[in-house]
This record gives sequence, structure tokens and C-alpha cells, in this order.
Amino acid sequence: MAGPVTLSQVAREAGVSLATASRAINGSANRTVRDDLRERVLATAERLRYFPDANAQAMARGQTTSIGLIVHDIADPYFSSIAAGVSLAAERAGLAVTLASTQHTASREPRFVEVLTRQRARAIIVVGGRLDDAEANDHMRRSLVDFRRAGGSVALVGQPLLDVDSVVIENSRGAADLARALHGRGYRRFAVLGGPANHLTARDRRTGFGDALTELGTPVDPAVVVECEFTRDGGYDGMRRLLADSPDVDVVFAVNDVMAVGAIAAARDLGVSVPGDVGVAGFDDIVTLRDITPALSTVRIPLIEVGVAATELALATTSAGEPRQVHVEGTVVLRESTPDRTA
Amino acid sequence: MAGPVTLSQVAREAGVSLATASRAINGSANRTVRDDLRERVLATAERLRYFPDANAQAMARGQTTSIGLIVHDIADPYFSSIAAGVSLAAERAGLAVTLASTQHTASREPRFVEVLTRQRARAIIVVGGRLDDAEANDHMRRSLVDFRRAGGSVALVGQPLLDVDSVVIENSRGAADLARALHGRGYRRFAVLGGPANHLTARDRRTGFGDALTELGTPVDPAVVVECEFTRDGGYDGMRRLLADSPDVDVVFAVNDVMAVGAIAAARDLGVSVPGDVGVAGFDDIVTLRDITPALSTVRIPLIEVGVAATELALATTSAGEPRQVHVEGTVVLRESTPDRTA
DNA sequence: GTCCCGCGGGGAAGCCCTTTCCAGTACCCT
DNA sequence: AGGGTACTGGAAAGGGCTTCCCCGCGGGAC
Repeated sequence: MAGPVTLSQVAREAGVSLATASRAINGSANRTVRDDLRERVLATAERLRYFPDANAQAMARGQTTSIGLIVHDIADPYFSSIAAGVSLAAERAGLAVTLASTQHTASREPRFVEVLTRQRARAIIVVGGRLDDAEANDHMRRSLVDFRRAGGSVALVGQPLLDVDSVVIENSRGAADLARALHGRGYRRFAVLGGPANHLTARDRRTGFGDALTELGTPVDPAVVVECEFTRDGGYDGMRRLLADSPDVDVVFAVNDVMAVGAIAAARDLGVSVPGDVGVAGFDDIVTLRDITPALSTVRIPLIEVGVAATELALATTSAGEPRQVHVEGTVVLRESTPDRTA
Repeated sequence: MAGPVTLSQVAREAGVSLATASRAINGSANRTVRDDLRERVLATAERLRYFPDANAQAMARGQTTSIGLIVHDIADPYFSSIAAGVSLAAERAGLAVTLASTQHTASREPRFVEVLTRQRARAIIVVGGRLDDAEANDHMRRSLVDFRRAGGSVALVGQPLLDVDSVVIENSRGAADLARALHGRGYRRFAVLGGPANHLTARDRRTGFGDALTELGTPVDPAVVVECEFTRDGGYDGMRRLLADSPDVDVVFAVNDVMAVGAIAAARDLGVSVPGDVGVAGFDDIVTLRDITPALSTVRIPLIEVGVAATELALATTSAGEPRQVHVEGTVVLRESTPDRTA
């Protein structure tokens, strides 16, 4: 019992002062500890199974060893892959990751930022498409300002929206590339499962896709751009509605993979064959895609690397100047769900 | 600048003592603060955007507000679903979750326990099948002892192995139920993708499955119990080997879903039809299953609830007596991947 | 043989809170 | 009117660690 072992116990036991014990264990900068003392301290610490109290260290040093990660839903493969990257990078940097999953509730985001502010986390990584919701974004911006005033840095994954460093995913360009690739495979009558109207990532992908097709002379009829939730079930729903209204379509672009997966399920349930009757493409290349049937065409985003990049960005000492941006390109990957029609 | 706002700043600004400010903001037990003072303090805190330093509070109170979660791989849907449950329960309890993902490296586990010991986390949830590896388990046990000596509690998800409170998943029984259900559908020639030999969860599922079949008079030929990794790629590999060696099988039980998914992919790549030529069943009912083809028969484990239960177990004040156990039953779910053969 | 300098040990301050303990006030009861 | 009680504000003591600063000591330089 007697609670955790403290440094003073170690010092006393080793017959040295607190200061020396601290320096021996920590290897203080610009100070050295005589070898025999250091070894004695280390041995004592080991014997007593001493583990420094990170909270006390944080207080004394004025700096913690943890970073925060805010995602919409940790059970969603998109987020969990990014989380894996963050976790990896954090471990490399010797930091612990505090996970916050908002369950798609925007109001939770600033609340979690506050929690992390209290923890005095070194940095926060905020992942997930932002909404075009001035009030919510203002809340978030304000919380992040508080956080940074408390000494933390922030990196966003998604849009460069909140005046902070960001890993920017080239949604628009990726979607445009996909549109051109599909056009190249002979598709002409496009429909879009567009996600929520005010979801910025969804919007960028929609417009990138649409603009490219307009340039190619096969614009998307706004009637077949379906609004729906950004989730698997949203895709399912959207696809049902789309197929009910306008069956005259040869390919459907869902603005993310989980929606595309839902769309395929909806098509199957309605007896519409994919890709026989209609092709489907998604966006992100989440890891679970490799095992769905038909294999889904998509725009590959290196999610783990995105997580790593965001972490490194947040941790790199801020010059306090312009918000920095790291751009990540998507790569079009065409698979069975959109076979070549020109043949 | 000037770093984070402190309580003394708030107190000074509000014209009260530190003690009063603390009590006003915190609502201390068995003490009251006069209304006008409290309001003044609160208003000042709000105006100054004061956020208490959780590390300092932890020191003063001798208790932190975080719990640790150790998983094998956060990008694996099995773990991320449990993580979602943990995250949910933690939020309810007003605690932050520190995430550690070991990437299937056993030696990382005790290291993460140590990190959490330093953080003085309230509790640790360790998720993921343990190995029958005395040395690794000893390490882990010892680390957990250190952690508990520092005041934390522990809950395990999986086997009741390390003398700590556990959420025990009835692997053996679930697998036996599945075996009987498959037998009931007319399957007779069973094979097993058995996972690693020393993986306890895998072993329990293997033996539960095998024993039930022996009882039914259709024992599994040990030659068709294939050892492989506990991952999707392990399942892929194992299935390849299995199909190469012994094609005379009508159903394959993979000891977890991701392996089953890999197995289906392998079958497809080898031109073996599932379920036409061979049925496949898994275990866990991970959320991504709903969209693979054919829909996979499995044993459903309520993963989110498991996460919640583990968290609540860890947080429930320990009577310091026997390790407590919460048992979770699996439910057999038969889908397209194992159609009825008796018809 | 002095004088300095640098090295390294240890005392103590300080990080930001909570909580105990003391003291002052107001009020009630007799 | 005096004494007790209830209430509440504030001073101060931690809590575990880092680090500044002082000081003693040994060695190099002249």
C-alpha cells in the first residue's frame, strides 16, 4: 500500500538529495550526475518500482506529454485509420493520445477541446469534415483559441477552415480526377450521392466532380444530386431515393466510401445490379473496401499517413505566422464497380 | 500570451482569496460560498476564460480524470467498436480516454501500462486476446501490479487471465453453438482457420467448435485445422493453404470475422465459390460484415456493450476481493455464407 | 603556492490547485 | 447580556516534481 512510490522515497533510499535523484533519473540538461550516484539512484528506482508522476512532471515542467485526437466516430474505418496514424506518430514522439469521439454531434467538439485545454494537452488533432455552420464553427474557433492561449497547438484534417494548421485533402481535385477517369471509361449519365448540403468535404467533392464533368460536356443534372447523411445508412437511403426517381443513370458517385457501400447494398436490395445496371464509385479507399463486392472504385487517400502528417504538423514548432498547410492528393483507383464501357 | 489563466488570477481579479475562488468554481463539498461572491468569481472566470489545470487538480486531489485503453490495433473494426463503447462510457463518467494501440506487438503492452501508470490513470481497459506466453503474460501481470499499486484499477476484455476483473467473452460456448447450428444446416465436413496456436481466444473458439462437433459425431480432422495469424491477411493465407491441401470440406470456420473475410477473398481468388463450393463462418459480428458478400454467418458479440461493460467494471469500486467477472454470451447469426444444405 | 574556474551536490522555491484549519461575524437561546 | 453555534472567508500546508542558486571541492594555470 502506501500509494505510489515517490521520488523522495527513492532519493532517501539511495542516500541522495531530491535534486540529484531527479537529475539522475531524468538526465537533466547541462548538468551531470556522478556515475556512481546515478547508478545507485537508478538501481533504487528500479528496485522500488518507481514511476514518475506525469502530472507532477507536467506541473513542474509546464508541459504535458499528451496530445488530443478528436474524431466523429472512432468505429468508422475512415477515422480509425487516421487514428492509427496519429497513435503511431504520437508513440514515436513519446506522447500519449487522448481520444475523443463526438458521435457526429457538433456540439461535443468544443466540449472536448475544453477537456483537452484543461489537460493542457500539447496539441489537438481535429479530424473530420466541418460543416458550413457559422455558429458551430465559431464555437469551435473560440475553443481552439482558448486552447492555444493555454499553450497548445492545433492541426486540422480536412478543410483549412479555422485559421489553424491543416492537412488539406484535395477533395475537389480528387473528385475531378475520378470524374475524368469515369468519363474515360465511357460513363456519361452521372448521378451523385452528395452528402449533407452544408458538409464542406462533401461539397468540395460534389463540385469538383460536377465541374470536371461540365468541362467534359456531360454536366450532372442537379436532379440526380441527392442529399443524404455522410454515413453508410445515408448512402443506403440516398441510393434508394435516387433509384426510385431516376433510373436513367449509368454511374453513381458517392462522396465517401461508407456511403458508396451503403449505396451498393441499396441497389442490391432493389434488385439493381452493380455494376451491371449501374456503376458505383466512392472516395477515401477505406481499408474495409478490399473485401466488399464488387470491389469499389474510389479515390485513395493515404489515411494512416494523413494521421501521421497531422500529428507531425501539430507538433512542429509553430512559427506563429500564417497557418501552415500540408496538401494530400488522392489517387484514383478504378475497380470492378465501374468497368470499362467503351469496350 | 502570458500562458494559461490561473486560479489566482481569477481570485485576484474577483477580489477574493484563492480558497474562495476554488470553492466557488468547484462547488466544494460541505462548504458554501456566499451567492454574490460565487457569482462574481464565476463571472470573472468566464470573462478571463479560465480553465482549471487538470494536472494541478489531479495532484491536489490525488486523483486523475483519465482512463487508459489498450488495444491491439485501433484500425481493426473489432477493437474500434469496443473503443467506441469505452469512449461512450468514459464520457458519461466524465473521464478522458487515453488510447494505446500496440500494433499486435506484445512487448508494447506493458510499456503502455507503464505510460498509464505514470499518468496515474484511474483505470486501464486491456482489450484483446492474450497469448499463452508465460513470459509476456508475466511481464504484463507485473506491470499491472505496479499500476494497481499506484492506485489504478484494471479490467480485461477476453480471458480472465491476469488475476484482474474481466469481461469474459464466452468464446467456447459461442463456437459450440455455431458448430451445432452449422451441423443443423447439414454441414458435415468441417475445417477451421484456427489462428495462432498460442492465442487463447483462438484456442477457446477452436476447442469449443471442435468439442461440439465431436459430440455430434462429426469430429474435425486435425489436418484441416489450419494455424494462421489472427488478422484478415492471416485468414487469406490460411484459406489458401487449406484449399490447396484439402478441398474436401463443406464449411470453414474462421475464429474471427476479419479472418473469415480474408478467407472469402482467398476462395474467390482461387475460383472457389462461397457458399457454392464451401461455406464460411466467422466470429464477432464486426460492423463491416453487413456489406461483404456473401453475408457472413458468425457469432454476434455486442462489442460496444462490451466496451461499456469493461469501463463500468473497471470504474466500479473494487472490493479488493476475488477478481470479478462479467460474462458476455455470443449469439449465432446464420447468413448467406452458410446456406441450409438439408433442403 | 595562490587564485580561478568548473563541476556537481543539495536546499529551497515554484508550478497550480485543494483542503484543512483558524478566525471573525452573525445569530440564537437562555 | 453572555455564551454557544452555524456559517463563511482566508491563510497556509501540502501534493510530486524540476530547476535555480548557492556552495564546497578539486584541478589547472601562472
